[in-house]
Amino acid sequence: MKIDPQKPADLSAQIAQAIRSAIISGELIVDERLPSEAELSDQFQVSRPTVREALKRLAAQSLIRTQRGASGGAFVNRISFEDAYAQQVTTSTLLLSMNAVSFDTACEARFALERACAPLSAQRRTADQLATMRAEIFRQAQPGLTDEAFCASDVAFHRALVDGAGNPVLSYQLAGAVEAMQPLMNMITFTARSREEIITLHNQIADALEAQDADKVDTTLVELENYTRKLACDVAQQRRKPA
Amino acid sequence: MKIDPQKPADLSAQIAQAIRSAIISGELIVDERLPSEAELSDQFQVSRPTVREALKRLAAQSLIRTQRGASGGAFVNRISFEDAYAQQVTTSTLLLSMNAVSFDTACEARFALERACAPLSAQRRTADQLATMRAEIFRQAQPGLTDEAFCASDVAFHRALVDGAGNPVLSYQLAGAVEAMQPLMNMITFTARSREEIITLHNQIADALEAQDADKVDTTLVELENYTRKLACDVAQQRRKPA
DNA sequence: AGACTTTTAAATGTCAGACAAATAATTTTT
DNA sequence: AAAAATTATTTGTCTGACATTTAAAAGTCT
Repeated sequence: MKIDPQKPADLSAQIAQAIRSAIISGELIVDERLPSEAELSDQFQVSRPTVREALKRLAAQSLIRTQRGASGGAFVNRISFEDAYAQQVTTSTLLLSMNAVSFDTACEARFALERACAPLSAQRRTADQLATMRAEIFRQAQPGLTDEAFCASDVAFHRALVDGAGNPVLSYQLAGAVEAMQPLMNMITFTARSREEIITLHNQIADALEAQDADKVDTTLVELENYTRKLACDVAQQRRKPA
Repeated sequence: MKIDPQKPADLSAQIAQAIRSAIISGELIVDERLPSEAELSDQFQVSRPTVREALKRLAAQSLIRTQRGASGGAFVNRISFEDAYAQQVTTSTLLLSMNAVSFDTACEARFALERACAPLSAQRRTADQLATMRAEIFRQAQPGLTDEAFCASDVAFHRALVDGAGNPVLSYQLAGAVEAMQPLMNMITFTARSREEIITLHNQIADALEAQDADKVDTTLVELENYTRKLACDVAQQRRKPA
């Protein structure tokens, strides 16, 4: 983590990459303090604003945090599951919205991932997680709920399902994927009839999880996936033929 | 996307958040040009270095790209799967290494995700993807291969499996998870015997995919997961008892 | 001596103004 | 009309300064 040939790209990007590599390689460890901005600018032979731009890049990735005052500075940050989760949601959401990913593709991915943790969840779900799911189902049955609120509750329900696996790595990966799909889901208008159908399936999933019946959870998730895709398909057809 | 109360946090962070929100909400669309740094500093009533720090934060997340010269500026970037993938690998790798995630937890997550796309892969894998898998298996059988190279080939093999599902969203999510585990996998020392065993399982997976036998792929992946965990367990025990 | 207050120093946050370099559009020249 | 030179715009970088925050050091009082 030293050199900067002034050949191609921005200096701040190069410096950020050098420090990033040092963190990833373990050369810099968690909570270690980086040299001060003045020292870094001296070390890299650039001005302080350039160093600062590099540090801001790293801060945007949650790789460092900064503290003002005496004995302040930039410290290597321990990335938390929350940090990672938030970044994943932002990235995934934009990825889906900017790349014309079809509803079917996203939906397939989402349910495939969810089914991946269903067996673990059936085995390990806690009473607390079951209660969360029941509560969300209850909320979904409330009349007068907006489509957005219904979708948000849907996400919370599936989030609880995923957390039931008791594997933080899975939770981080899957919850991000599920949440990133919400904008696409929000495009569906849920009739009273379709809400009823979804709630029925949600209840079946909760029941199966309570009974620790992994196979039943899986088949119901497949049913839910098919139904969700059918709903989206109907919406798309109605948009094409608004007669 | 306008206001900045000078109350709590860094101005550059606030400005970055304001622009980020505008992008996520669709207020700013792909390839749209942001105002120049001078205009932004005027608009937000801050200095140009502060604006620049905000823009570098966004650039670090691949939300914008910049171009110098007349008619240059900052443009809303279309996040590519490659960008998102790279970011996910960085984040996930650090998340695992910094949070004392156990090998078992990471391994369980990895294989759960991989099994999620196995049925799709069995159905849709192309001849090209099968060829990639066979080539990696061949490479893994070479004598004199370092443990690191063996692991890298293992990642490539599983990457091909995941790509076989033909779902870019799944590929992006899963390949990142698999690759993030590589540093943990690298801690295992593979004996000639264990390599042989893994290669046998890889061959069985490739055969099953070729035969489009989803069940067989699944059971073999379970076997591979159990074997991998056993290897890691042995390594851990040997470390404890170096007698 | 011990607890409280004040001062100091170090560090990040912000600003202002300047110049360099790249690049597209415009103007001039051939 | 084509090529070359000029110009204007914009990002990249530098210098130097001041503001703000914060922990530690110094000082003061009981």
